[in-house]
Amino acid sequence: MLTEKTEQSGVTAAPGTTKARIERAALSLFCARGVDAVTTREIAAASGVSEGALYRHYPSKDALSQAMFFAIHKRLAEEVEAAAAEAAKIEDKARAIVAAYVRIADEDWTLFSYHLLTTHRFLPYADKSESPKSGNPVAIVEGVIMDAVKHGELPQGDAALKTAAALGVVLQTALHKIYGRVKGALGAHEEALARAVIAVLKS
Amino acid sequence: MLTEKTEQSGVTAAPGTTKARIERAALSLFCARGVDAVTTREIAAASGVSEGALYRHYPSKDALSQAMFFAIHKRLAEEVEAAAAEAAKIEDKARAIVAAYVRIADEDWTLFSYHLLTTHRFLPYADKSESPKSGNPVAIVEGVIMDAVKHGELPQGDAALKTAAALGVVLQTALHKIYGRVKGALGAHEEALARAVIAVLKS
DNA sequence: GTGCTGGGTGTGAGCGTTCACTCACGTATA
DNA sequence: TATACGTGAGTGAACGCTCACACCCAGCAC
Repeated sequence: MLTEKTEQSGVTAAPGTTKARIERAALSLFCARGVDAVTTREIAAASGVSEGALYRHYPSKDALSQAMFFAIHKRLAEEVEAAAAEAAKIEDKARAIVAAYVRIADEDWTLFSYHLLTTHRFLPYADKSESPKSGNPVAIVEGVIMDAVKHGELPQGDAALKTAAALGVVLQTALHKIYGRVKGALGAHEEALARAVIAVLKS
Repeated sequence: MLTEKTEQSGVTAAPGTTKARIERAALSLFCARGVDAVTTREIAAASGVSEGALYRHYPSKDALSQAMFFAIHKRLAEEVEAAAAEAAKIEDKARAIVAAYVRIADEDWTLFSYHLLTTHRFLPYADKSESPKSGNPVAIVEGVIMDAVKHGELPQGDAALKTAAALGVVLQTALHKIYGRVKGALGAHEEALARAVIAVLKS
């Protein structure tokens, strides 16, 4: 709750612009009721603009929903990659990656929730245009874990499984925050999450 | 892949009935493209019946999607509760609960995927009709963990957090199986999942 | 047996509504 | 004057759902 996004700060657009207000309104509605259930009329009304204005900035509702998803998807990938690069030992990499996730989530919780809740909708569209690894936070995490296993830092075992389990610790906690089961900012639990992730990796 | 559900076995209905075929067809389509994106015409076509027949068995598309969600939701709650009851120590409870999840998932993977992918859509409808704990697998797991913390079997710490992290290990792995990142039946990873869950709980 | 009845089940053209999207038009800034 | 931005009534298409009709078959009287 420390750094809450105002209604003006955009996802793709500069803060204060009409495009930013459209993105913010769409984001909230998409999170609350799902992309398909939200109408363009509602987005327009919630943005305080007309429906036509919406189509000045995005060619379609689908393009709007996709652009916002891949904005955070790409951001996550970049920050996870940077976090992994800034540490040497796997424990420190894990801590840095958890810190990156938590920071991005708390910085723009609605956008992060949107990513979490719609991943299965947009992932099929992802690897078509880009190389399978770059731009995908999961693939980057998996690469880090594979390396650590290869170098004997982590016990042998299916890296894909370790990746899923480690990410699950953080992402399910975020989900439970959406459901109201976990309270407060994710950042308040960063230390516990990091310890849990490391425990999973070493198990 | 051992015990794959045939197209005839129902979710709510007896195998081989029209209702069961409708449910199976709807389930596959809902998983593949999302509830809202699937039309009643498509469900009817995929079931091999007319659209009208669909409304002989369910009053609405929404009722169909809800009934199937709560069928597995209730089943998960019951089996998790039973699993927790059959063991004394928290490690054994954890193993039994993981085993229950894995078994239910592999028994009807499409239905389990559906539950996983649509939880955030239907959960708001859940606690209105029932008591908040019974019938909710997450609440039951949280109860088990709270007890274990209280009795000194697990280190002190936020039980809600431990619950999310432990469930995340299993559920994110299931998600990654949907994404094609984890291969084979969940059962093949049961031992690794159980160890990871226990490691998280003790962290 | 035959004939009648009634409930359960399946059909598909059709209904009213709502949706994503368009476009002719206004306005502001350079 | 030209370009960008904003407007909102309007459009065709597609949606969830209905309904008049047909069929099947068990139960029962004769």
